[in-house]
Amino acid sequence: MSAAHDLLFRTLADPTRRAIFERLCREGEQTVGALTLRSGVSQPAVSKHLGALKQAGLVRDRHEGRQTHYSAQPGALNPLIDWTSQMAGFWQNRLDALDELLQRMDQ
Amino acid sequence: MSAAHDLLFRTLADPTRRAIFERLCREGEQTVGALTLRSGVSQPAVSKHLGALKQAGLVRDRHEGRQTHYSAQPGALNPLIDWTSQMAGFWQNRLDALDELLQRMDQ
DNA sequence: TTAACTCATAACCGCGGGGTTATGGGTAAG
DNA sequence: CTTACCCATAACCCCGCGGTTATGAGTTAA
Repeated sequence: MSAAHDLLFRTLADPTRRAIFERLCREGEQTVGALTLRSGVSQPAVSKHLGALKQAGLVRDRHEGRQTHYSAQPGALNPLIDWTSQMAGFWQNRLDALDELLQRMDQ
Repeated sequence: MSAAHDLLFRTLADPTRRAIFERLCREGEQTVGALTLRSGVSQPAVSKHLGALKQAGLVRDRHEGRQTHYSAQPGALNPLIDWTSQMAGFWQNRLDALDELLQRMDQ
């Protein structure tokens, strides 16, 4: 089954949520407040997105006093990379098979 | 902006639709009827999914008589591959910077 | 202790989208 | 010509989900 892919794709499908993940990848660890500032949505919305990202294994949270720091966990993208390269691989295999077939016909 | 990524992620987020795309990648060109058989949903649903995949550039359609053949266009996955490797790259850069910092502190 | 700040959760709302059935256009078959 | 088949579109339904405001738990500051 592709249950792992499913969660990853669905989590990254939302633009706001993906933008938050991008910021964490580009700029490193951020507090909820900092993420909320340039997110364009309310703080509860950001918290919910962070919860979804965490459930998908894309981010980690670290509690420090009264603020929570989130950081990206890009290793979680590996299933995505595997899936895409696998799809591209199937495609390439069929191209190779076609090449071979054509070469046999030439002989 | 990440408008291209957005369409790709949203299109691949649905399990049924992604399964159709996977079948086209694995088994090559298929008619709508053939795809409908093992899809678990009705024929109109499959047609709508194929329309979405086509709009995202993930599939091509070829009309032959009264049936339509669809085939995967895996080159459309390149933006996805680029995005994921870019995210992983940011992460790696920060790790490298941390390494460098630690080595300077050792001196 | 009281007050202020940060974040998470609850409760609610509106809309987008994936599902269905019904229908029609286009093509092959009788 | 009539019938049967394949697919796309229309019209509709419903549920999930991303957004909001309101509130509370936990922590620092006065």
